[in-house]
Amino acid sequence: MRPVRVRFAPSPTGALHIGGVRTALYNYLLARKTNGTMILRIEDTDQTRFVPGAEEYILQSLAWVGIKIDEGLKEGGPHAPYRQSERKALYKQYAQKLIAEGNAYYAFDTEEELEAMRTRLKATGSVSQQYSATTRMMMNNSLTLPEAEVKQKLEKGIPYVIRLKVPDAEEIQLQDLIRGEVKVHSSQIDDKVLMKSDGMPTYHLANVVDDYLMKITHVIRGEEWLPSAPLHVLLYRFLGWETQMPQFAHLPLLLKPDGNGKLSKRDADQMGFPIFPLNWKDPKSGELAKGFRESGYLPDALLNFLAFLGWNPGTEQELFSMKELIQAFTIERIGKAGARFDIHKAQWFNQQYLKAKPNEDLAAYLLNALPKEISCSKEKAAKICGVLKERVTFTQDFWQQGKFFFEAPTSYDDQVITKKWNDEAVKVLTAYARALSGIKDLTAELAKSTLENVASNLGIGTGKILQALRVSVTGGASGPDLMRSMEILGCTEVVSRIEYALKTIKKV
RNA sequence: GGUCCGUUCGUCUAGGGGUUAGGACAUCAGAUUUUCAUUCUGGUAACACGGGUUCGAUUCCCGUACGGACUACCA
Repeated sequence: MRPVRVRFAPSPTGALHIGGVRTALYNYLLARKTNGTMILRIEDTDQTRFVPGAEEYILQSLAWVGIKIDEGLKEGGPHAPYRQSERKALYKQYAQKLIAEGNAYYAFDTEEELEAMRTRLKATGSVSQQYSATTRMMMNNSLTLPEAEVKQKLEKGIPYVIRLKVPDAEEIQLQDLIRGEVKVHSSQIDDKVLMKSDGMPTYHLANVVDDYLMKITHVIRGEEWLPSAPLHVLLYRFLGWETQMPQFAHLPLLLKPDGNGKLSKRDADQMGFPIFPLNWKDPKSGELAKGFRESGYLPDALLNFLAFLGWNPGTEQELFSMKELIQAFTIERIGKAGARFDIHKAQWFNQQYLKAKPNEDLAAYLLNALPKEISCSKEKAAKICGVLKERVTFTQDFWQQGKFFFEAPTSYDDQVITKKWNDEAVKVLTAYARALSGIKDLTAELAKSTLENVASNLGIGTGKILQALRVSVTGGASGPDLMRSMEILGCTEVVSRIEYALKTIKKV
C-alpha cells in the first residue's frame, strides 16, 4: 500500500475519550504500516465550546499511549498551522467560490425566524423541518432577496451565515472502506451552514478544505460522521476536488457496557471504570474524571485492548505490541458493528502486560507509589515486584499488596488467628525465631529448610503452621510466596516480626 | 418521525452455502500450590425472526424486529 496521509482531528471541548484514542490509533497504525504520515489537527471552530486545557490534554494523552504525531501543533509541518482557528482566513475564499458558482448562498435568518419555520412546518405535518430545497425559497436569503438588498445587508454588517445549496434531487453515493457503497438522496440533506455568523467555518467546510489542502488520503473517523459523509462528497464536488477526494472509513462506535448508546464522556466514573486516558479535571465544574493511567493501566495494554474493539487480526493471537499491531493492521479487518466496552477484558490485558514486564521496569510503579517517608532501593523494589507480579492487575497493586514489606503488621487477620494460631504454631514459631536469629543472609531456601528442621524436630508438619507464620510476618491471610518474601524482608526484620507477633497475639 | 448503519456464546470476535460453528474475556467445576493469585484441564453458553434462492442456508436476497448513529450557526 502506498504511504497514506491520515489525520486525527479532535475538537478541544473536553477530555479525549477512549473512543477518540481508538480512532487515533487506527489512523496511526495505517500511517506507520504504509510508511505514511500521521497528522494531528485541532478542530476548534466552535469558540463557545472551547475548554482550557483540553488541547494540552489531548497531546499528553496521545503521547502517553505512544501515538506519535508527524505533523501537528508541536511538530509543525508543511501545512501549518494545524489549529483551525488559526486557519480562519483560509476558509472564506472557498465559501465565496461556492457562492460565486451558485452552490452556496447567504442567509440572514435569525434564530427566531428559524424556530418559527420549524414550528410552522411541524404544524403542517411536514416530515422534515430542515432548511432545504423545499424551504429555502421561503426564507431570508440571497436566493429570495433582491440582489441590492443582499448587498446592502452585507455592507451594513447584518449577521449572516453561508449555506450550501444542496441539489434537490440527486443520488449521492460514496464508497466506504468498511461499509461498502453508501447511498443517500440529496433531498435528505439540509442546506448545511458552512460559515457561521462569527466568521468561523463549521466542521463540514473546515474539514473538507483542510483534508484537501493537507493532502489527506484516508479519512478514518467514527460512524457518527457517516450521515454527513455524502454532504462532504458534495462539497468536494462543488469545490472541484472530487478526483482528489480521500477515501472514507467509518469506524464502528464504542458502546456503553450495556449496549445502550455510544460510550460518552458522561459515563466516566459513573460506570466504575475510566473512559479517559488520563485524569481530567473539568475546569468548569471542577469534577475529576479518572484516567486509565491513574487507575493503574499500562499504555500498551490499553492500546492492545482498544485495537481489538472493532478490529481483529483473524488469527488467534491476542497479545500485540505496537509493532505487531502495525504489521497486522488492515482496514479490511475492521468490523461493522458497534463494540461494547467491557472493562474485564481491559483488566485481563493489563494483567498480561504487567506479568510480561521485567521487574526493573515494574519497580518504578512501586517506587512511585511509596509514601515520601519510606525509601527503597531500586533493586529491592524490583525484587518485590518480582514476587508480586503474578498476582497484580494494576500498577498500584504493587504498593497495595506489597505494603507489608515496608510496614510491620500492627494487626492480624482474625480468621487465621482463630483457625491456625494454636500451641503448635506458637511452639514452632518460637523455635523458628530463635533458629533464624543466628543467620546472616537469609535466602528463601534457607528460610524453608530452617523451618522444616525446626518443625520436624518438634514433630509438627510445616503445613500446619505456615499460615500462622504468614500472619505473623505479613499480618494477612494471603500474599506472595512467603519464603521469598522473608528473603526480601531480611532475617532481622522477620525475627522481630515473629517475636512481636508471639508477644501480641493472645489466643483465648 | 425521517435518513443511514448494524445484528454469531453474557462480552470481544473467527468463520462462511454442507463445520462437532473456532478462539479469547467473564463464569462454573476439577487439578497444582504453604495462603490468595497464577498456571493447567474440563464444562455451561451463540448464528434475532419470517420468507425466498438452493439438493442444502448461520452464510446469498427481501422483509420484520431490535439496536445504534445522525437529523444545530457542535464536532
